[in-house]
Amino acid sequence: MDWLKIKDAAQAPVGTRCTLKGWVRTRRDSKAGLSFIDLNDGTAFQGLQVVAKSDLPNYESEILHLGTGCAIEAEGELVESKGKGQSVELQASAVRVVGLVDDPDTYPASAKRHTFEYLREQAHLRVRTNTFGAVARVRHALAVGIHRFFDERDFFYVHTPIITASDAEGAGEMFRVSTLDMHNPARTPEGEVDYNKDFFGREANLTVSGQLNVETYCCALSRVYTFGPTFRAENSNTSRHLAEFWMIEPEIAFADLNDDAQLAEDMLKYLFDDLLTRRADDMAFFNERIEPGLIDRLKHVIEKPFRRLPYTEAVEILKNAKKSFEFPVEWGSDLQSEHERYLTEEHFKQPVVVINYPKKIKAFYMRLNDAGTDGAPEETVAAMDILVPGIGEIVGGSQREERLDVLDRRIEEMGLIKDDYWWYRDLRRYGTVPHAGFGLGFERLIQFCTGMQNIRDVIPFPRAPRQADF
RNA sequence: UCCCCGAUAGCUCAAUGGUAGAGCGAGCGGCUGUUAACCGCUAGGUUGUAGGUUCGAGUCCUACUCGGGGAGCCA
Repeated sequence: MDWLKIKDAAQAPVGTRCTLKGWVRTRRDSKAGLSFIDLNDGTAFQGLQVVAKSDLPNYESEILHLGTGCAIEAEGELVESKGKGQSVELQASAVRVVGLVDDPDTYPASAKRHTFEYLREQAHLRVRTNTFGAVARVRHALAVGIHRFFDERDFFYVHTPIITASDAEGAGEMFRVSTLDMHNPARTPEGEVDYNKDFFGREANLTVSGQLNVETYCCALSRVYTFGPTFRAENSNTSRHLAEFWMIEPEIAFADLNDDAQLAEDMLKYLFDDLLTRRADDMAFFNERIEPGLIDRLKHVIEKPFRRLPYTEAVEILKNAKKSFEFPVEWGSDLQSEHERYLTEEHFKQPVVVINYPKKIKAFYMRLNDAGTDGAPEETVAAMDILVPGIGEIVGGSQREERLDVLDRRIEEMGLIKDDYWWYRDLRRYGTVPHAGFGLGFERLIQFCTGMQNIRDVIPFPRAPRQADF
C-alpha cells in the first residue's frame, strides 16, 4: 500500500487506499465504537483525521492509549468525512504504533496552549506545534524562493568563508576561532598571546559579513549573492538580534544605489507574493492567530512602490513631526529606533527606503556622494536602509566606493590599516566598476512575513548571549 | 551592557508577614461522528538559586541565574 504524505492524501480522490505516517495531535473517542485521531506529519499545516473503529484488533490495547506526540502508521481508505471540519478522512483498516510517549503528564508539547517563551526551552519538540511547524515551512519556502529569485535573474550563489582571518570587517564584535590552549596559550617573548602558533598562523574569527569576499566574485561574475550563517558577538538582548543568524547579501556590478534599492524592493515583493501562493495554509494561520491583517499588509506592500527618501529629508520630517521623541533628531546623528518606527509605521505607513546618509555614521566602503547631494549640509555616502513596520531595519546596503583614491582616503580617515585591505583595494586597481549590494536579515524577513514577535522563534535553535542550548 | 517588570503544580496564573489554591494539561470513569468538546473523580509542590531580617517568609532585604518589555549595537 502506498505511503502518502498527508499533504498529498488531503488532495487524493476518495477511494484511494494508502498508508499515512505521522504523530498524533489529539485523540477523541466516541461511544459509537470509534476513535478519531488527528494525525500530522508536518508536510502541511493541516493534518488528516484517522477514524479507527473498535473492531480493530489493537483498539483496546493500543489505540485507546494513544495520546499527543505518539508516532503511528495508519493504513486504510480515504473516505468522505461524515463529520464537519474536514472533507476527507482515513477509514483505518490497521493502526500500528511506532513510538509511544513515555509520560504523557510531562510531555512538553501537550495539547494545550503554551507560551512561546516556554516552548523556546523545548526547542527540540516545539516544531511539533502548529505555530513552529508553520514557521519551519515558511522559513524553507523563503529560503528556496530566494535562490529561485536570484537564479531567474542570472545571479550566482557564492559560498563565502565562515572563518575569516581578515580582521578587517569592522561590522561588529567577532567570535574568535582558535585551537590554542586557552589556559596556557603559546606566547611571544614579550608575553603576548602568539597567534603565529595558532591554527591559521594569525587571528581568526567567524564571519560577520560575506560582503567583502562576495565583492570579488561580483567583479567577475557581474551578479552574485551569498546566503549563509553570520555571527555577531555583540551582547545584544532584543527580540530582533541573534548571535548566529542567516544573511542574504547580493552584489551587483555596473550598478548604482538606485539599482541596489530596486533590487531589494523587487526581491522582497517577489518573496512575499511567492510565499502567499506557496504557503497559503501556513499564512492563513499566521493571519488568523498570530497577527490579524498580516496577509492584507503583505499584499499592500506588494502593490505599492516603496517610499524612497533621502536621509536629509527624513530628518526634516522627523523635526516637523508633532510627536515628541526621547532622543532629539539632528542632521548627522543616526536615526534611533523610535525615529525609524515613526517614519515607516506612522508617517508613511509602508516600507521606507532611506538613502544617502552622513558619511561619518557609515562604513568606509560606502561610496562618497558629490557635495550637496539632496541639499545635505555635510558629506554623505550612497547608503540605503529599508525600514519596515514592526521590525525596523530589514535591509542595509550601499553603493561601494570604486575609486581607489577616495577609498584610501576613507580608510585613512577611519583609522584603518590600508594593507589589511590589499585584496579589496586590488579590485579598484584592476578593472574597477561601480557596484552595489545589500544585506538582508533572513530571520527579520521571516518575522515580517509571519508576524512572529521574537526573532528567537523563527530560527530552529537560537543562539544569543548565554543561550546555546540544543 | 543599561532601565523597568517578573519567576509558585507538567503549563498559565491566584494566595493582607500566619493551614499553598484554581483553570488547562495528564490518568480513570460517564456522555457524544468527535474535532479549542462537555460532566465527574484522582494524582500532582524543597514557591528559580544562595544568603539575610523575623516568633513565623511564597510574601520583606541582598546577590546571582533565567525570562519579558524598552534602549544601545545592527541584519
